[in-house]
Amino acid sequence: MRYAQDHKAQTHQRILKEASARFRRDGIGATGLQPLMKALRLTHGGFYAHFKSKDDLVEKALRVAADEATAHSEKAFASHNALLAFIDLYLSTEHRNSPEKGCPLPTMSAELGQRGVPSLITDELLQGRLESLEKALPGPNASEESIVMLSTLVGALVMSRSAQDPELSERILSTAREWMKRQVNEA
Amino acid sequence: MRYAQDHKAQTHQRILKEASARFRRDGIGATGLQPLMKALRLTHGGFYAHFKSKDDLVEKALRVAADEATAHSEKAFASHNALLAFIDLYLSTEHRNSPEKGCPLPTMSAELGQRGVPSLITDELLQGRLESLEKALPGPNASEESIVMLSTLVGALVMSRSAQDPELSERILSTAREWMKRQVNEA
DNA sequence: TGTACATCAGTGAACGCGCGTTCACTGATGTAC
DNA sequence: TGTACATCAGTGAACGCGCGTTCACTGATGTAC
Repeated sequence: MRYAQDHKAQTHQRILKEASARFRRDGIGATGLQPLMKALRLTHGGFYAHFKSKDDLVEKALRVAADEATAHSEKAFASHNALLAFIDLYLSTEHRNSPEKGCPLPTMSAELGQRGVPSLITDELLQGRLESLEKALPGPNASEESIVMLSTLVGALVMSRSAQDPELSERILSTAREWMKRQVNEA
Repeated sequence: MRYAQDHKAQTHQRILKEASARFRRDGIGATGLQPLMKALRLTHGGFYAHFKSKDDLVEKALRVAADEATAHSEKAFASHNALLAFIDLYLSTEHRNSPEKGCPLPTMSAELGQRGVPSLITDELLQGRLESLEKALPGPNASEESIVMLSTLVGALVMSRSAQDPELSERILSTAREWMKRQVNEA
């Protein structure tokens, strides 16, 4: 063979990784396959040797994004006070400034709701996020609290990212962050 | 003149109204000017007699959407317990099912953050929403509480809309709704 | 009163562009004889 | 050992399509004389 045995598999992974970053940063609709392949120094025609269609890529890239974000937050969940660390991570300026490395929910869920897209994956994503939060929550209302907490996290990040004025953006981020941490501490 | 004196102004308003609905329902990028004009029984060429560009329309339509949504929620704010009524309205199944008539934040803020769009309008929208919530909040922490509340409202609606499973969607909506109302009642 | 002209909201063909997708192909490699 | 052939990841031109935008135009009306 012309290439190493795992060459194609590696290219497959490179496409997935780049796509999962671009989808989160620019949105699904605004991400073109041609620029995507070009960024990997490949031609666009080869794309279809790896994926059935763009929708196929969306579904698989979303899974990669979810895994990546989960792995990233696992460190926070492993720390002494899991919840506080996770809130700090989720509502950090780094997370706000680097959507391409972060949670896919704030960037993509509006678009996923609008398109007819893959269906299954969106709920998996939501459920996965809710479950990991639920595990970190003490008390009998963990299931409800995880929904409320995730809502606040996602909403604050979305608004903070859409704000143009840096002061407003920062205020949304830090107010939500400190408020949530206070709630956790008081419980 | 061929048309009534206010004919052009009326057409202008019709375009704005239809656009503000479509932007909220389908997103900005996915809304084409040609289908938009066609829906109003106009040809697309005439669009540029009314607006400088699509971005110009986005900015103006967003203002319309914001005003519309504000007017809609004013009824809730005028009632006996303003906050409870507003929470019920915002996290109602009607609001979830009819994004084209609702708050532009959940549908459009991710996209507005991603595009380079109009800039000014996004912050106006955010500030406006925060202020009306702030006025309805009692106590000395109204400013912070309005940010946290709006985050939760927006996040819950976004997630509830993206969920494919109706049961999951309903659970997110009602859990956030009841939780927030309980918080308000306890305060 | 009747004709010539100006106005102007809306028309619809055309522009260049990037999109997702298809497909005949290239060319370096491993295998067969 | 040397030649003929099969494999197959990636190439790049081409497809039809819808996008935002431009522009010469139409045709019903109001105005001027």
